[in-house]
Amino acid sequence: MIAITLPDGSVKNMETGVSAMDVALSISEGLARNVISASYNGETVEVSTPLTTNGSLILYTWRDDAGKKAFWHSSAHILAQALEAIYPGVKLWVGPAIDRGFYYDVDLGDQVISEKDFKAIENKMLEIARGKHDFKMRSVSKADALAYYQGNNEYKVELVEGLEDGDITFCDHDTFTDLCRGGHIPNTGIVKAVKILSVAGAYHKGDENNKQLTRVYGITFPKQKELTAYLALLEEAKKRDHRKLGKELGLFTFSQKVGQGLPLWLPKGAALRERLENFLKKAQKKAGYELVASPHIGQKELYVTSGHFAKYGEDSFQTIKTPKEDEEFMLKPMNCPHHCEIYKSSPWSYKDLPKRFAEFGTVYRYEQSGELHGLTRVRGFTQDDAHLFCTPDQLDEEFKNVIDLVLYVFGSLGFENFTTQVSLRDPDNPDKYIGSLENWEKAEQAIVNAAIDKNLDYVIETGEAAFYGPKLDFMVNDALGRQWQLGTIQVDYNLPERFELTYKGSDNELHRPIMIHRAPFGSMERFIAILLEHTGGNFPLWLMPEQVSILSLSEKYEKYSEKVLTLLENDEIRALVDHRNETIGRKIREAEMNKIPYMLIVGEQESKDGTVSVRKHGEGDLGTMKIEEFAQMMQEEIKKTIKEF
RNA sequence: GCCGAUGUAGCUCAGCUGGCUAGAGCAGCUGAUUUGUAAUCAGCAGGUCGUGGGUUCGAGUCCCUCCAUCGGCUCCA
Repeated sequence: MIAITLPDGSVKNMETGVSAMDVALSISEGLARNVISASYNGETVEVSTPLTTNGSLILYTWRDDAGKKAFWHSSAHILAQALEAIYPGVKLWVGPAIDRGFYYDVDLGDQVISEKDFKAIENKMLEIARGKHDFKMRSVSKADALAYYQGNNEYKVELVEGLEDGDITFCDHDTFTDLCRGGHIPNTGIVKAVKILSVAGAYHKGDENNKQLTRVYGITFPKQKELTAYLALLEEAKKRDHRKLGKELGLFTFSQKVGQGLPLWLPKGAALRERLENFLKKAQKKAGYELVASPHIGQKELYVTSGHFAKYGEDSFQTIKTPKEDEEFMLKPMNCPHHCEIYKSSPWSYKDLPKRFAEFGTVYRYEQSGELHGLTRVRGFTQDDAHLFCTPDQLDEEFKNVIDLVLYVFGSLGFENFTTQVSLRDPDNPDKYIGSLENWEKAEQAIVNAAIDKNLDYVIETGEAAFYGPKLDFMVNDALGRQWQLGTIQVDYNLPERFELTYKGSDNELHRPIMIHRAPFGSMERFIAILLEHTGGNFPLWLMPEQVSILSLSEKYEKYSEKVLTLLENDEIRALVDHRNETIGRKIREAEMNKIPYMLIVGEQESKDGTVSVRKHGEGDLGTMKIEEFAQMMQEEIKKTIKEF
């Protein structure tokens, strides 16, 4: 039962079967129009009501996704009104709600918005909000809608022209009118806190050949307190930025002189990479992969054959011409063609398949400068690549086995909040892809089947496939909620065709193998970046470059410290001794800042008893224990975080 | 590549509307101190203010070019 308080103070009780804070209940339109708040067991719940035309409508709390959407979409209208007031002649395009907030795309003509103008926009928006103007939907004929925008806003004219007469609605509030599908809160007054976050250029209709509009990002809340909390959250997220952590922890760096998008791995970062590589190599070995290796360049012809040159020639580092002979090479932008040639080095029988060739292959791609982003988007990176060549009969099982491997990798590294995405071809854009429709359908079906079979909670994205085949992508968010593709598994009927790969079947005829491309990490660079943001630098114990720091109380205990170190090393625990002439307080502080999981303090008492005083990162003093006891504790913790594949 | 912003010591930052030899903390080095759970004390050293050009009697500060970084857009084999 939910009690809804109406503006006149009367209370209406509503049935509901769901929990209060996230409740979405259907009530009649007449009531919903007047609802401004609801209470449950005496607790007030903020509500927002999307206006629909079909009579029954949903009442959302502020905490529902749909409620937020209505709230933020309405806020976009307020933003648009504010922009119209401040920037005369501004032309509106669209202003949707997004996951966190909203934006409005506008054509400002010659005017520009810069950060110092944000305050004025916020103030104007708050002024409009305080007016408590109702959002009112009305139907408009196509002719009237066109007449309204004709001559003053070609963008809206374009929108209206794409709509059916009878489907067109306008939304009014205060003096502002916008072409709008609906989904609003009752009035502007519910918006109490406003923040303009940023401005950016955005191509009209997402096409880089079109004019670039100005996109104004903002966020609003029904309470100032929630805005303050959100901004604090953003600040917290910035502390987990992998670029910041990478610098602080001494993992990697960039040099203007080496070039943009070309990361340099420092000793600790390189150690981290090595551990990750070894971890995957071990699992791959069990899964029947064989390691191969290929050079960093290849003849241009190789990539022409694969089709990559036609598709990505412009996005590759340009061909390298030899000084004497007339040859052209390219920096390797992907490993697949090399692995196809490795496959071709020998004839295969169906009894030999599947062949699984794996390589940590470093590739180079000429990403546009504006696309580079820390370690998540670089110009030189190492893929944990492998290509599986199998018979049609083997495809389903092989694909599912790869899913298991990816899930194992993600599980061992503590990634739980990932989403899986089935990336299919865009049927409206056939020129983007190579190969026959028949093979595409087979490939897409194989992926969907495997996803269903493995009980993956997947979303389908059309148009996200690679040009040679569909993909199953494993997506993970960074600290700021931006989504990145990490693991990927792809089914490919096309490269085997282009490279004329064959195997001899039981019928003594030559057949075409099917190729699976896969990379559980995706790339070492991006994976480590996202792992940093997820863990804040506190990696699982097994992965930590330095697991233990032995802090001697003074130089007198140097010998004992070395003994502790040796004992730990015998147990394959990675430790370092800090016997600098510094106070113990400082040594602890530095170890804490370096996120070393365990600190062992050794002084007079410990050296006498053969013990160590254990301090855990972020938790503090755990007391004194025997060295062996500590080593065993470490082994157990490591076992807990990493399982055998 | 496009739109907008930023670039001062190894790191984090100060330097107002252009004005004398550019500041601080941390890190570093030297010395003292030999330490009990998140910074011992003192001294020293460290910057052609991202690059190149321009305006000016005078530029870290104003203008332009380029480079790099950040937030988006586009792209992502």
